[in-house]
Amino acid sequence: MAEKKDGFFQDVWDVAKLIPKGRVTSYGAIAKYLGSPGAARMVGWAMNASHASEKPVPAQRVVNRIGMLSGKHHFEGHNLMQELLENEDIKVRNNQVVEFEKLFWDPLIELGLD
DNA sequence: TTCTTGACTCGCA
DNA sequence: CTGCGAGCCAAGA
Repeated sequence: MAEKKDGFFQDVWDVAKLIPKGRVTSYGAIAKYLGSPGAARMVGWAMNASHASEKPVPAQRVVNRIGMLSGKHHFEGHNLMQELLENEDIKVRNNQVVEFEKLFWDPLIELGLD
């Protein structure tokens, strides 16, 4: 799965789309799942290119390792990302996901051990 | 083909 | 504990 080979981006998008509603994950987790734990930045880069994906990518569910909305500034509005998360019952406080550890969705576990 | 960039992460001062 | 620097991989020019 997620072995499109068409590009690292496609894999990232595919994983991002698998993130359940009301859950969040980190760039590093996705990168690691793809086999490149050091490509966390690449994941963010993929999110930037997520608009190229045919299907909508829940980039708002992807945050940094501490659950902070590091990429909120890249959304249409400077506050859109937070609104999208709150729309999924995800509490956001100070640009940071509340109870991030509890809402954390690790593809390595959720998908890897599936 | 080489250099630059980037929504990250870890380590050290 | 906070702040700064280097490392990391992949894609675009």
